[in-house]
Amino acid sequence: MADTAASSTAEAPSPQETKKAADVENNGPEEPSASLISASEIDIGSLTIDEDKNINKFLHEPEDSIIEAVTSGDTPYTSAFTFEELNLSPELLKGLYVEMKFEKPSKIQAISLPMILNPPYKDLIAQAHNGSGKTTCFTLGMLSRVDPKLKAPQAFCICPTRELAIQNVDVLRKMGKHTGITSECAIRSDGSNRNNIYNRPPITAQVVIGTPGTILKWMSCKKLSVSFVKILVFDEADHMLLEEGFKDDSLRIMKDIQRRSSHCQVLLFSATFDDIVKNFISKIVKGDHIRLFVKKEELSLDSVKQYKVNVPDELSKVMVIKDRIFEFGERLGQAIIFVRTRNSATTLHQSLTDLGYDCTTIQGGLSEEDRDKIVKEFKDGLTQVLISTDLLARGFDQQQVNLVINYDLPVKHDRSEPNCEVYLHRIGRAGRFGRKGAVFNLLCGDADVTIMSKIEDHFGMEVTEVPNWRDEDGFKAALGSAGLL
DNA sequence: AAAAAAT
Repeated sequence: MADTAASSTAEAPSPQETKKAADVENNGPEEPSASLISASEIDIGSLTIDEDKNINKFLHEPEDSIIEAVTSGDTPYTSAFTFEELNLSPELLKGLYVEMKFEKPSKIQAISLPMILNPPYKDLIAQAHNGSGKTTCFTLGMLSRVDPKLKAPQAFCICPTRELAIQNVDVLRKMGKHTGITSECAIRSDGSNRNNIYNRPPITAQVVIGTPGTILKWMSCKKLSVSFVKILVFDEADHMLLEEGFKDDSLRIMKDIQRRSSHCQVLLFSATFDDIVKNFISKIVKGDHIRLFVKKEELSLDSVKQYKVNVPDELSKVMVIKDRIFEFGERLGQAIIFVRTRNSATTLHQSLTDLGYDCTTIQGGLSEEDRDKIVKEFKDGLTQVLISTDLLARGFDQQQVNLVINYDLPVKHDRSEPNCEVYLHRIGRAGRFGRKGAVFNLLCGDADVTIMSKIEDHFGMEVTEVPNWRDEDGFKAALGSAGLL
């Protein structure tokens, strides 16, 4: 199957246009604007997959799409059914067709690209399913809005991890191969003198993609100009704007750009925006903007089968992974096993290695060099099983991954509540672009059972239970039903 | 009894 991002399905309901009055409050004395905010909130719940036929139709049947037009304020936009309709440069179209091997815009692309690429360049908050092509949306946005003649940073993309920044730079360079647009990855360097920002000339790359700390550092030492920035992207925006440690940096970058550069378009992309973030974001993005949201009940991917299995202890977790899931693994592609802590990653790695099972591990405690190497080996297909903390929970795109194992369930800090957003991001590592996949949740104890059921409630779905962890047939049935046997 | 970025 070609790596095709295509358009939408027929049975889905039309996106509803709802115009909302300002739900943004005046931010205080220093922000006297209070101008009426007009924001269109567009429900793209129709992005859901056709349940009866159980196939991801919108990837293959672009001509059936019923999304025709959505409007924001007084500006009408028409969805794009082909990339040609978007007035992209021939060089960029060549990148899409030849380098990326795309054929048609996916649903989120069809809806959002006309809004991103055309005046008046409104700010956009866009939610879409995992693996549905959000990266292409903002990458095209950055590439097509950059003035090739101006050798200065004009587009920023802020990402939560160095891995995601590297991945996004790779996509941008591939997609923009024929455009001549230059890019720079702003992530913590290896510490060598040559790469030290103080020893480098000012950045002239037209697109800068990186992590917030490094971008801020480059800005504060005056090596990274924001004067010409006209498009600012936050990948995994809910995370970047809510998490302590990210939030302040993200807002500082945004404010600095808005102070020095006029009319900077802000794009916020993620598969998850909980209500807290939604409310917070409307205070950040002021003025006329567009919001595209998906109902949480429709977010989980039907192409990825989810399972849960009760196990008595840690040893049985390892045995389930090795003797039940991997044992029948001829059709398995690559697998990611998520753990809660760095320490858990290390011990699980030890267990699997002791049992003679090859795997690699990535977590934030490793050196930059090791992290880059582990990810490269996995992306090159040299390793099959990767143990990871939530470092890789978001955005990591490796199409050969069709198995995700939650060795530890994703929980919030106090561990009594599930982290539903992280759950959704984790399972989204399997089933990229509508591919098949399986997720196994290993539940150990009553607390895990409770957390699992809260996750099921949150997304309004039921996760199939594998009745007995010792029973091989249960796992064979599960893997078979997920298409991995 | 946390992961992430970076100082």
